[in-house]
Amino acid sequence: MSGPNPAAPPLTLNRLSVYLRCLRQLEREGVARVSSRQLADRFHLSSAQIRKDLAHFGEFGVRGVGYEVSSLAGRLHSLLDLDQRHRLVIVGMGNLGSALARYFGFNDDSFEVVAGVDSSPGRVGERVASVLIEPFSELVRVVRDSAAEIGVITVPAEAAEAAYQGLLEAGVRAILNFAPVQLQERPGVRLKNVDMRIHLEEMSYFLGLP
Amino acid sequence: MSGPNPAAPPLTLNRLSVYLRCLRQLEREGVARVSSRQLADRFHLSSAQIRKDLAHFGEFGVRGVGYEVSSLAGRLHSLLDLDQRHRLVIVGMGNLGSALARYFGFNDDSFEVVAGVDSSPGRVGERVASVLIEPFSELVRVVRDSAAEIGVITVPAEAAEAAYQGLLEAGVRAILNFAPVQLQERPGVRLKNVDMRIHLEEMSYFLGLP
DNA sequence: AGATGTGAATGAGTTCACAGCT
DNA sequence: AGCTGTGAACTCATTCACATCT
Repeated sequence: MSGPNPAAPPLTLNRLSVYLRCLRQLEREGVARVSSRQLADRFHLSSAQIRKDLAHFGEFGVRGVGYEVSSLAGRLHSLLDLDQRHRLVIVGMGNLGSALARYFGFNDDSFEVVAGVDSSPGRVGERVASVLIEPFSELVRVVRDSAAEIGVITVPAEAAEAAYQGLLEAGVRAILNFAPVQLQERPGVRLKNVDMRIHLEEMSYFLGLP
Repeated sequence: MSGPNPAAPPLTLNRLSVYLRCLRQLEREGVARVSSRQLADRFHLSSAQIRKDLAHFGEFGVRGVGYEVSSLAGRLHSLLDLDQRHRLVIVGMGNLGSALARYFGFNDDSFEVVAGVDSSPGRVGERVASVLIEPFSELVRVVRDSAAEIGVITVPAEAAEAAYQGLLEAGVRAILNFAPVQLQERPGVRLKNVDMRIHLEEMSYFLGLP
């Protein structure tokens, strides 16, 4: 009964991505219908949680029957706004930035890396997987010209704050930060941190347990 | 009053890593003492949460005074078992795996990438930032010889399950999975997923909001 | 006075269990 | 019978507010 809603819990949202992927897999296998239980068993999820998560956004299934795979996948796809193509700019085209340029650019029609910027003059002009490297100083112009909405920060820690300010100034609306630095969230700009060292240190902690 | 405890909430644990980094920063700046309030203001954290998080592990500060920066950093360092050096094996030395080999190997004495394996024969024998690439079929031997405790999965989705099984068989105790695949957790083996596409899709959702 | 450490209060997120539909 | 959708119960996490110590 809930209408299409204002803002969903981030964890629910992340699981939606997971469900979508699982459904695509089933689609490839030619499965037409699936129950929350089957989904859960097959992909190590929780059936109650699948239903609750979906309930945030409406009704997608048929009682007594289950979900139609393609149709549910399609609706999750739209829900996540993946019908739109989103453009990314990568700030910092070192190892990680370059790897991501190749990784994101590939085989996906919802996301496209349209540019990379780097502060080291030696790299400017180079292309990484069709992504042209431009000078960091040109960030604002690059974002404007390419209409990029998402910024990716892959610079060393010392340069992260400047990269962040640059992206804010350039007007991107979402930022994925790989630098190990605490950035201050701004209203209207989605900030998400991906911190490899935190993951490693969590594992380290568990390795050190009795 | 709580004794050194059995298992901490993962979210608390991750923030411990953050706190440690912030303290190291203050150390470099020559700051000797800090209060939870000052830490919070400086790094966009919550002072109550800092105190609560630390409370899981004991008492670290002095009432009315605050925390001694180096000493607290040192204790968090040990708590996270970072005094030990942990060895990693990377499964899948493509773009992402190679980038991580360079990224993790650098400037860190708690983590060391000791080997990479790859199934494409063309890459075997190559070195990426001092990491020798060995054949995937040798994974069990490589892990044994290097005494690696942490496995990193950076293969394409189709190969992820095999990489996971290989690492389990080889006996690593923690696994960082970058492949967009739901792996089944096993008791005794810490599994952590890092899924770029999920992050991108979360941003996509927010970009699509009214 | 000033800051920690902590019980109590609140809020978020997950699981349960069942009413209601096919 | 079978499965969704959902209120209620429960668990986990954050925030408040204050007793306690320097």
